[in-house]
Amino acid sequence: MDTSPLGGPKHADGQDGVLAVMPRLAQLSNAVSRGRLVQHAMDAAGVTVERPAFSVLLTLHFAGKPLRVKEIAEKVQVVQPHATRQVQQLERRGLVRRIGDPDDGRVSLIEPTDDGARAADRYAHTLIGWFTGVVAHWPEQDRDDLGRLLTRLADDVTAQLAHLDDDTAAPPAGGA
Amino acid sequence: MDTSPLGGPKHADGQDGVLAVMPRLAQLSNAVSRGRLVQHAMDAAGVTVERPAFSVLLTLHFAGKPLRVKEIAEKVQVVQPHATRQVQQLERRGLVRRIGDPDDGRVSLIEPTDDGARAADRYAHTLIGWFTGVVAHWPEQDRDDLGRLLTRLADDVTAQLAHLDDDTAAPPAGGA
DNA sequence: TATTGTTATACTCTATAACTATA
DNA sequence: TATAGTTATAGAGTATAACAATA
Repeated sequence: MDTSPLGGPKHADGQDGVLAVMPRLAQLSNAVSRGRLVQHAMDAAGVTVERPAFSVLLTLHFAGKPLRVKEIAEKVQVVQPHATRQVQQLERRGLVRRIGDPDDGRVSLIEPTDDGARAADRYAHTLIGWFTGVVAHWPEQDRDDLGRLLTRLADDVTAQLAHLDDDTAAPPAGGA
Repeated sequence: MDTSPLGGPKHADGQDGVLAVMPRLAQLSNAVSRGRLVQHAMDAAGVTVERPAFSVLLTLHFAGKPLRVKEIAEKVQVVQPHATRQVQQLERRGLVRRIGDPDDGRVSLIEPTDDGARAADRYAHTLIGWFTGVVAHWPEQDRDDLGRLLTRLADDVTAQLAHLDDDTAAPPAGGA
């Protein structure tokens, strides 16, 4: 099954390894972010908030400490007003609570309530179980390799993306 | 840099390999699909259509043959009316053209124009160059492994996602 | 004056429903 | 009656701009 724009018969010369990665990434990206899996896990978590709001809840839960609105926005890669809205939604559902920062009256620190933490755990558990099942029949070596390589790729991509903002998008060394 | 909801200090027991993959996937997913990289590549392509429209153009270009609207919708994983709109947009810009199917008067086959094909090539070239640069300093073995494992992961995930619709979301064998 | 957060607003992306034309 | 495609409409998701409060 090839749903990707770059997986077809035509391809650039001598870069097939790279070429093979991109369409898969796009495919995975679509499937995971817009797909039914997330919805399924949210159903399992048993809460009815919008997907972005749940993403904020997860971020807060796994951050392990209260975060300001600005930090949340950065972590989930959205703009501040958007983070505000999601936090408000979670607050209304009783999934997060605000605690003022004694040192700075402007900031409000957000942390999950017990209910929120439990919901986040249920969600994570569902997702982990699902992915575990998907790669269950893989050789252990492959699973380890994938984790290692994907982690490195994500880090390198993230680092390079930051440069995209600086210079007007010069590709990294070795680029076309 | 850890922007993911699942990469924090808390984690499930005994499944760290899987656990490590998911947040990276989410991070990559965000960065690639909503990020500046795609915009950058589109700028390089020199056309001004919406991102989803360009995705359709790429699909058509790398399909290597004319596609019906329905096929396009399936490939880019959207609903048919949405595909219609994107095709219309591309048509207006002269990037794709319609050719009727002589065997069936209902279908209209879509294919890129020369302009469209060139734009798609420029886009792909930019993206390939960028990714090539990102992994340029990797050992060749790692690059090959990543391509292989990511491909398999995408296939397995896609296959399992199909099952999510069938049974009411039972996790695959080995799941939690 | 700079920073944190909020409100108000608009734009992008995608889906559902209703319709037309051909098979 | 079923299928390919379109039009019209509605809804999620996200961003920009203007504002309030604190530093």
